[in-house]
Amino acid sequence: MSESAIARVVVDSPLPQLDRLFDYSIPDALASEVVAGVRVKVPLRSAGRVADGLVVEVAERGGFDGPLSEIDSVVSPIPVLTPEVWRLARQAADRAAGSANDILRLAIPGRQVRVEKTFLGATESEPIPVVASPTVQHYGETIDSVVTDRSRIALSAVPGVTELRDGRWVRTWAVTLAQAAAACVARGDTAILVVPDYRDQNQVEAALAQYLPPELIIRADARQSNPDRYRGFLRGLGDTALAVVGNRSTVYFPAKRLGLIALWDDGDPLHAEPLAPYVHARDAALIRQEQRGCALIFASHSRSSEVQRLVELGWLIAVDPVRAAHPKVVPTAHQLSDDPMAQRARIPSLAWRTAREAVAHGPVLVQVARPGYSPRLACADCGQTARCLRCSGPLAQRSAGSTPSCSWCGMLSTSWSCSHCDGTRLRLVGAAGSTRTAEDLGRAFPGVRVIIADGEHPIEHVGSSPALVIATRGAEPIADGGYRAVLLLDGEQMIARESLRVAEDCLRWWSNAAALAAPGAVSVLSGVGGELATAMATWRQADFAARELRDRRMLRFPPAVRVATVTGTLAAVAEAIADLPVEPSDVLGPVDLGSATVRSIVRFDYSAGSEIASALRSELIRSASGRRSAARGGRPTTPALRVRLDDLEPFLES
DNA sequence: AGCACGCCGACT
DNA sequence: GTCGGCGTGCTC
Repeated sequence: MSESAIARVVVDSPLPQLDRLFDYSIPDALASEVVAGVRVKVPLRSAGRVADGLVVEVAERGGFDGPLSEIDSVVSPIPVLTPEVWRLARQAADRAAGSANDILRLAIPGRQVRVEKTFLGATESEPIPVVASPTVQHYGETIDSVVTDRSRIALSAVPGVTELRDGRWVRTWAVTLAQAAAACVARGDTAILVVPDYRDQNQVEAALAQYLPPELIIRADARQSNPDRYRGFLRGLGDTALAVVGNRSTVYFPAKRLGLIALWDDGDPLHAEPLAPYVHARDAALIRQEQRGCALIFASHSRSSEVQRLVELGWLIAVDPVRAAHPKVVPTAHQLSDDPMAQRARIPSLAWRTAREAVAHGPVLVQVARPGYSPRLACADCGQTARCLRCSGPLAQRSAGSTPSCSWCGMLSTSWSCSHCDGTRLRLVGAAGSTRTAEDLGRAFPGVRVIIADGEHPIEHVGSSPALVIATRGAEPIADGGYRAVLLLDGEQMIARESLRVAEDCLRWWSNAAALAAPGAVSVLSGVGGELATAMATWRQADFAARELRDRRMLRFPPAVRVATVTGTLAAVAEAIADLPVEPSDVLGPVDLGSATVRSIVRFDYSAGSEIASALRSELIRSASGRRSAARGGRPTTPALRVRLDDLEPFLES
């Protein structure tokens, strides 16, 4: 250790102008403790103030010529920031015009002293279990070679459910990903499996347990306690190859030797990180794959337009199951049944017949668009949405005959009058929610068990006995052996939303539900025609994705182009856009958002991405550090300029 | 964010 | 002549 060695530190601060490395000298007393990756405290601008930081590297000299301050102290001897994760955080942040710090907050859980103590205490080398490599089924030799060759693929998942050795049923894709992960671990490399939510996670974990001992399976998600999360994180810093399964931030999990990143259903909005700088798990995975050179699998039933773009570029190879057995999906017009009971439940005749025949033999899944009883209450006289008299929130009814209450503040609306026309009578508008559909179907099928699965009543499994399972989209339980029929009831209503992604989302919701059907069982898609219906009936979602992407290219909508939203005062936004170095494809706006704020949308090609991102970033830093605010004495209002890349929100609005 | 440095109006 | 206003800029 040379006495001139310095530590390069990333300081924990939300300020964009501090988002770079600071050089510190290392006092002799700390020479052996200051190593790359450890948490430190460092003085920042006038001693006395100390900031938390992470040592990115220890070097002979840095890029700073001035006098250096000394590292104040080492917080913990554990190197929690690996060089690989640092590079990933830096590049992900740069791509999104954000701070590496914000990524590191997602990547590194908060410190837990007790957990660290036990971790450091248990240093005796645990015997590493020998793992046999399973073959990945359904895809020939392809996926096994994906893991060995470290290729990048878009995988069409095998529809259906599979029984595990312990008698539990999971979606077949969970077994596929578990097999790929186990094959990776057997080669001595860590596999990271990223899934949208805890229910997917449970399935993948159950499937993994068939191939790996429990000590090699790490769960990483926001629902577990901080100590549990930190314990799992610290295990990732070790030498043992693991299978790690978790939500979007798991893509940043540390791994000595990373062999595979697999991401299930990248179109699910849960993969979009809601915290700045809003880096989507798909993009983080792509960056990490490129840096690390590991295998990469995007698996789904319904291909996203983003993945389709990468397939067309040749960046991802499309891989399909060897035998193309797919669910039988029958689109049907929304023609109501002649049966009065079916009419009451607003069920089309084909769906009605299908359900009646199938429910004699086992569970039938009914997918509806919304939870609850009724989506909307309106004034019976003027038709305006009925609103709460206290807070103007929309009124909703929980069950038949119950008093309407406000969906925002919960106030019961006992004596309501319309604010538009003074009417006092309410009426139900729109399609029924899960509760009301359940009531109607319960009456129509007397003696059949009715199960509701939605956000309020989460259910992961149902058995194989006859039942009507009413589920909101995305909340469908798994039926042992698969459903005997699937009714996709509210297609019309789901498509009716005005949004860039409706078609893609609908195809995803329906495909994921139809994939729960038993072999040979029929799925009825009601009220939907055209290309979406064709895509479902032929189970060729990739074709639809290609068409969708073609349309986006014509409209110059993402993901055909990249976008950035620039928000702030008119002057700041105008300046930021005027200073862009390359001519962006075009600029939309500015539009007035009220309270002296405007927003412009910049559209540009992927090739201009890094240049645009860094230009907007330096503009942001200039705006944040320079003139603090145009107005009087530093009021803590919104900053003069905000920048967000790949912000789809303006395109999603209805 | 904090906090120092810096260049114009009232003060012993 | 200096004390201090807070606009401007930096933080290794």
